[in-house]
Amino acid sequence: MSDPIKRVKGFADLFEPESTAFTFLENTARRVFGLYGYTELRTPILERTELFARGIGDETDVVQKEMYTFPDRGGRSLTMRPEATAGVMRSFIEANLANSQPVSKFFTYGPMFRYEQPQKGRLRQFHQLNCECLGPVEPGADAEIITMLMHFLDELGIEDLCVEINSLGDRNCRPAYRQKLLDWARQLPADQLCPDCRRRMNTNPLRLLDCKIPACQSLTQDAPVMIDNICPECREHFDAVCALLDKNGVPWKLNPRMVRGLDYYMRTTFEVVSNKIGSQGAVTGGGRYDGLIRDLGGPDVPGIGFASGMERLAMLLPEVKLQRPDFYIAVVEDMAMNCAFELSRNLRRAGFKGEMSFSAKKMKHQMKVAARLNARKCLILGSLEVENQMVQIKDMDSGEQIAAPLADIVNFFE
RNA sequence: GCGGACGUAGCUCAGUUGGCAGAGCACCAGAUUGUGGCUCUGGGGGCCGUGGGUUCAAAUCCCACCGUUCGCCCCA
Repeated sequence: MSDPIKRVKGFADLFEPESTAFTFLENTARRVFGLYGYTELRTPILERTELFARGIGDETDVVQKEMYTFPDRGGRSLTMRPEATAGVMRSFIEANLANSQPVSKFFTYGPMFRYEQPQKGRLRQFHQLNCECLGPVEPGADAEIITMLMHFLDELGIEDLCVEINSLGDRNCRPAYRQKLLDWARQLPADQLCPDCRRRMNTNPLRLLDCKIPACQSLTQDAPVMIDNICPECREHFDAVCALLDKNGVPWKLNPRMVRGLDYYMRTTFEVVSNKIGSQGAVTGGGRYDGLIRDLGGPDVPGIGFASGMERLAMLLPEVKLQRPDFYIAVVEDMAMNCAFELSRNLRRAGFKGEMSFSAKKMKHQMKVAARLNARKCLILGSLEVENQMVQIKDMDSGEQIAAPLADIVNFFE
């Protein structure tokens, strides 16, 4: 006997009830997003590596350290998608959709891959629900997509979630702010900052703002924030988004220290956070990415979108109740087998869910099976029943038992 | 990539100063040939994560690796 093969680290097998939870998430998403005009787009898992390097940003951790990248047999460098947006943009550009319709709204769902250390709410193969709204530059698009996201989370029955929003400015005002923050940070006592923050000064100064270490937080308490330094155009856009959210009854919170890890975000950014699932609390992240399509070689079309982590949503879902079987057919004598097959077929054709015994077993055994399956009713079939063309129906909850004619058994089910 | 915790039966876990590998649940069989989900009795099941070291003797102590898990970083 050879050793059994084990699954790859960070890749999960999903059994019930978790698989049902995922199906529920997917179906709810398709339905709710459909109400807002989103259509489903399925893009490939493999893309050319170049797409992500250009789309997500060469210097980001995702691209630098976390991608599953390998050469195919023709020598091309391919990458298993670490996120969905870049692939959707590539697809949008390739199909020339900007020429035929002013607005494109896409919903995608599927596995993503990042080479990270697995932990709670984080796998190497994980799943995201994505929405992308391409075309509109108006704040109404921002407000609509956030409203839709909250509608979706509402229908899932998840409570105690909060949308945090911020504006990251645009290509005009962000570089100036970045420099302003850097100048401000240079006067801090460097030895009191954590090593990560000292490193961030060089790599990504904006990240100074969302360090979780209390000492750093108090040091940077009075740091200038983007939202106070955005240009008038960005300010107007942001204020309009906030006003529309209020009008739509979406509760939101300004988080001036929220930063995004992917380079393409600008202006409106948002996150949905839960404090119930440990450190990986961000359930959804999104924002506007007006320059992205052009950067990828397409037309200059603005866009906004978000990604929701299925594994994290699944952890917050109210307990999934699996559908209970309606019946279990307990065969207690061999000669009743044919009858049992016919009976199960008729019940299933009538829409009832259940199972049957594939061989005759003792009553004691059959009752244990019926109890384990949690079947509503146990149908007992033996020689007596076959002779009389009857079946005993035992209600497993009340213990009551009645005899019913085999011919119209369906009428005894509700 | 970095840090902590944990790896013993299908599952949940005991296992004392190093001394015969254990319990509960689950499964199978019998008591009990069609009124049974209870009870009782019996049974199958283990490279004690892997490899090395210490020892008369290692599930137990030491080292390394692998895996799981919770954090950091980063992200959904």
